[in-house]
Amino acid sequence: MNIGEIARRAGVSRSTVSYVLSGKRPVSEATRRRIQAVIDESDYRPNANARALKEGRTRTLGLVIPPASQRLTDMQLGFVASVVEAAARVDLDVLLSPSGGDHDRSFERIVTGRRVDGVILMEIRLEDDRVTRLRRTGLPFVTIGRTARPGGTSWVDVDYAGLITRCVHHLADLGHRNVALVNRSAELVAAGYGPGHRALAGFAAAVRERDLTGLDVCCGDDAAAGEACVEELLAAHPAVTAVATVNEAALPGMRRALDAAGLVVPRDFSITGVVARHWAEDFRPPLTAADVPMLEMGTEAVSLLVQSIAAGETAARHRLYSPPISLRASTGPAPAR
Amino acid sequence: MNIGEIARRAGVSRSTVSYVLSGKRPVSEATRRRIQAVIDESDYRPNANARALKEGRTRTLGLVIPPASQRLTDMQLGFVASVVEAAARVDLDVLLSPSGGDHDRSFERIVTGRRVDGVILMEIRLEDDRVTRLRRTGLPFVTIGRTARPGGTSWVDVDYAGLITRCVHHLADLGHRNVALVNRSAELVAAGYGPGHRALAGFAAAVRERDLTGLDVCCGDDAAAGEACVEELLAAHPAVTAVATVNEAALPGMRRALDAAGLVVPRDFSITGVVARHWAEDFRPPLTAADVPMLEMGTEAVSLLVQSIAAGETAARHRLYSPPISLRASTGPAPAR
DNA sequence: TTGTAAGCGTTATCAC
DNA sequence: GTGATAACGCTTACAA
Repeated sequence: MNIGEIARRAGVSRSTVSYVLSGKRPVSEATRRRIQAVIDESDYRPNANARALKEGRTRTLGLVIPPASQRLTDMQLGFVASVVEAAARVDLDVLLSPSGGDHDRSFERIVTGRRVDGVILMEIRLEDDRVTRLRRTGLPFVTIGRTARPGGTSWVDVDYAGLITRCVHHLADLGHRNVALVNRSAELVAAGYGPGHRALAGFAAAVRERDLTGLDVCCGDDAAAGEACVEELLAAHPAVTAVATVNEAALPGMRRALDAAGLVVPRDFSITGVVARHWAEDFRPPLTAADVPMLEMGTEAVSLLVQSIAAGETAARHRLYSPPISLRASTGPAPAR
Repeated sequence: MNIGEIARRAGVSRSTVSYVLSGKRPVSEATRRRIQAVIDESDYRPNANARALKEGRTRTLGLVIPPASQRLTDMQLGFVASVVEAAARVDLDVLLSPSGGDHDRSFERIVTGRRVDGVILMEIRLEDDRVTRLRRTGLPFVTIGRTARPGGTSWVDVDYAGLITRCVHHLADLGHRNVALVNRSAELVAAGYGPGHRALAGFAAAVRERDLTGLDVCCGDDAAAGEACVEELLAAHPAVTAVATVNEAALPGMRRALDAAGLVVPRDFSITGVVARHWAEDFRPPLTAADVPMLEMGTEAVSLLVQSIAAGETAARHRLYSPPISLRASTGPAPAR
């Protein structure tokens, strides 16, 4: 079923059918209705590819996600879901590309094959091949996260450095003198993953400022790693009385290690950090933490991208989220040890 | 940059360029190299839409996911990830459509707009508009989950009924006489969601067969709901000594409610069910459960779809997964109460 | 071994 | 108010 067939059945030309579909020029009520009837009964819908070819735009967004082999974190998933939802609201489809590096065939297809009008990139590294690549092609894109020098690009990000700094200050205010940062995985940090580095920077700054003893450890993105990590931490550094973390997936394991050590939160040990809200709320006791607003961020990313596509290379815009730290019940005065 | 431009720069015709790209007819080594050089230096890649238009296929799969507004469960996410990954391995892109009903614009675009060569559907209901719709259009599709009468369609599914039956038998063998089923949310079940109904059927069958007292409750897909659900269960039916569940997201909450009631697992209370492996392993104590093989299922779904696209409407194939119940540590002899 | 040209299903420019 | 017709960028008979 194509537009020509509709035209034939309605006894008009193809252009007329096209115009009733787009409304881009007036069509007499009589023929309009006749054509519409034929369209309805044959539930015809224009071929999206032909339209894309002619119009030069695909009404599709590309979303580059980390290779699925490494299980996505809840936060990543939250971004994916909110991007897809926001795109659907403005009638845009989303093409997924699971690609780590720049050489990925999937990434290539999407970017240079002109399958999309713009791209949203996740899991940005401080130095990121994909953004340099995208910059060269001129394809509009926005990143969730940002590179070391994001000038000239559109992005949304969480202010991990500032947030972790505030977490540490909060702990210091409560009298903690020995604090630790539970970061993301060592590989991620080694690869120059932005949040990992910025969290570390924020942590170091606050520790220095408040003259604390600070320790930072990397930790895999899962419960088992969190458990091992806190076990070791407790064994090797018994003076530590509080941790700040950016690793939500490790939280259940951290909890278990604390239990096993007979430590009760927050009486004996405080925990805080920056994680997705439901992780904070599901923690026992509920976690004092900055809640990453994934939904808003995904929505905003789509909005920035749409603007950027429409405007064609105008001023890059960005938005740094610094959500308040919700005081819940996982932090308390430092124990007298 | 298009194929004509490449041809011009290399001093050949467009068809020759096309043929070095596709390899569908021999090209002399000399011109082949010359053309390839031009292609490389201008990093040209054919316009995917033009190609799709001409070839009549898009090399793209559609994946219909539940509307993202309701947070996806880990299991759903696991399917998405494995489908995307499996598709990427065979150079297929994945277009996401967050649609619940049949009327969704996004669903319409993808299905009737011929944006994809085939569709994978998730969250299948016993009576599902989308599959009847898809059946009519003739677009190849496979479902993850199955309708009440799935004959003639391709699908992969988990044998919830059989698995829950086996869970209950296991509990009965341990001496439990009062058991409960913690199902998915009431809305889902009311909407005719397959796994909910089949789990219930399997539960009822086993309870009857073993002459137990069985109770089934619906429970929202999150920790808070799980907590509330088990609290009520314990209060209203103190005789219950074991539950089987298909609601992994509720697990952490169920755990908390048990803790709060001072019940230790498995001494005082047994839990089993069918969930994704990492949920089972992260449970304390590790959950005796059938592990849903999401990765294999997603991969298999893609494979079935690819076959179905290639074969054009041949025999529908399907695969019902019935993974073994991994004996871990959450079930034990019924307590003498 | 290579080139010419038709056509995939649209949209949009020009005529009438 | 409506109809031819030329693109959009590609693939693939058919010719040479």
